[in-house]
Amino acid sequence: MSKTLPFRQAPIPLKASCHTCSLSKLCLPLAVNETDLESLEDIVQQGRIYNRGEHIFDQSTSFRSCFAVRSGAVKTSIVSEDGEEQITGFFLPGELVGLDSMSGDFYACTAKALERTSICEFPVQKLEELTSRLPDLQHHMYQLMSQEIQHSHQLTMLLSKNTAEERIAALLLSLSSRFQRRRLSGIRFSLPMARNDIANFLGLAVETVSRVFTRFQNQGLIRARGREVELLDIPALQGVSRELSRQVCP
Amino acid sequence: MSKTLPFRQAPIPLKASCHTCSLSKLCLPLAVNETDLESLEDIVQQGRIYNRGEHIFDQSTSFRSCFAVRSGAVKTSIVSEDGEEQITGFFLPGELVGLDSMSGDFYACTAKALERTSICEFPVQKLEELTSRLPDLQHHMYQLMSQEIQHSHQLTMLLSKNTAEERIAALLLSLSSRFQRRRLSGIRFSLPMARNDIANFLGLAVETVSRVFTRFQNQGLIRARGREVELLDIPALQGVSRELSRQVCP
DNA sequence: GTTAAAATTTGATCAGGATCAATTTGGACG
DNA sequence: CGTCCAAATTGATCCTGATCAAATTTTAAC
Repeated sequence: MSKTLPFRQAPIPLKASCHTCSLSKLCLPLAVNETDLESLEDIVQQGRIYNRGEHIFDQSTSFRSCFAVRSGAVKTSIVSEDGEEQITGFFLPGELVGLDSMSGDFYACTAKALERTSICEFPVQKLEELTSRLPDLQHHMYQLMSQEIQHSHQLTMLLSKNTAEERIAALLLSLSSRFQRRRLSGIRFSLPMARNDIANFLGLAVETVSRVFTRFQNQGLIRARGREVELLDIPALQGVSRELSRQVCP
Repeated sequence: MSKTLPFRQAPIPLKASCHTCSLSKLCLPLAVNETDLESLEDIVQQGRIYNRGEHIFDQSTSFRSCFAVRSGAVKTSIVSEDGEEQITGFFLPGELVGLDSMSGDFYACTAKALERTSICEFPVQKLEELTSRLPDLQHHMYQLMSQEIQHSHQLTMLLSKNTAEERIAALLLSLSSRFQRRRLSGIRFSLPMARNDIANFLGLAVETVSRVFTRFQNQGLIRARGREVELLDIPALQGVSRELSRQVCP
């Protein structure tokens, strides 16, 4: 495949360095002090790089680990008996994927890279041992899972009570604030997902998403060209979304 | 208030007895062995009885405990900025309320008794200390929270992809199997919640719920009189709901 | 660069369920 | 037992967003 490389690619380093990771204030390390960070590093494995569209795991993969996004973006989805897919979340760097799978022997969802993505792997067995030893880390895990429940409930309300415009405004604002927390622009950014994914996640048809985007554009709320988006009038968008003080997904 | 009682009501016993509780195979005790059960009993408090409509906590209550339903039923709901309510779950005996609140200083939702209900209280601080000591209990907590995330995702899919009939069939089947697991009839039972609650939970109008109930009745799928329901043709209901191998809420 | 396939946009029509309105039923309580 | 209020049902109409269809743009592959 790679004719230019005379040797096999170097084996992936087993140990990731949370110390030097710029996400340590967002990711799991935020819950452990300097001395315990090494214990966490001992169990983390630097995962490989996934290209756009590659599966990280699916519902037939036996559950072994949770994954932190290091760079890129991930979507998770579940599939119903009749084959319909429902996207359950979009995950940005520093966010933990797989918390919904900590019961049962297989992953409860499918995780797919939305763009070129690198991840860190936390084997749950070791993670559970570690959280037993480190109460702060255990507490943080409870918090993370609790937040994921909350966000899912927010999404439920969004789907249950809000119009197409409100849903899309809420998603744009959620992405905006999450990018901002990562020291990226919350005004101008590149959507990690396709229109189709947005539609699926928000319980809409693609056509509706497309129409709302153009409507927002005509109203001067956003400027969108493909996946590139610029939020021109955030207060107005907040007015449209009416609620969702917290974000709509992790 | 209670003129007939010569003395104040006896103080509520601080310690609940999981040993003698018929729900111990459903509730938290299922995760601990005989010897550790006492540690769990040490932290559990027998809560008081709530009448229909009484609040157990709301979003302005500072978070202190999770609650297990002992008898009766509980609904949880969140309220958006503009005052709209969204019911996020119905909880039956043996189920744990408050897992969504384990981050932040206040409860993330409001919990209200749907009928005369008794509960057991687990102060989270003590619970976290205990789960640190008992890996099996910690593991079980992760499982419970993970399941709650899964169920919420299932609900998301239901709201996003399914018709009114499918949603209602799914809810009836979920209740049925949950009653059955509690050794109650899964065929004939009393709905703990009003039509309004069903509508709110499933993202429908009350009128729609009512119409679907009568339609199901005319098709011979169910017999319903007020809150009393009899499932006459479960396979047909499963056909209607098409999916939801797992239940739609805890 | 050229071509094929996928994603996005735009238009026209249709339907499921919301909304508005009016009864009817049922339950709590004096 | 009758009264009153909330819950549930039923009917008629309307609207948001789905669906079907087609054009256009973007992306990927060669």
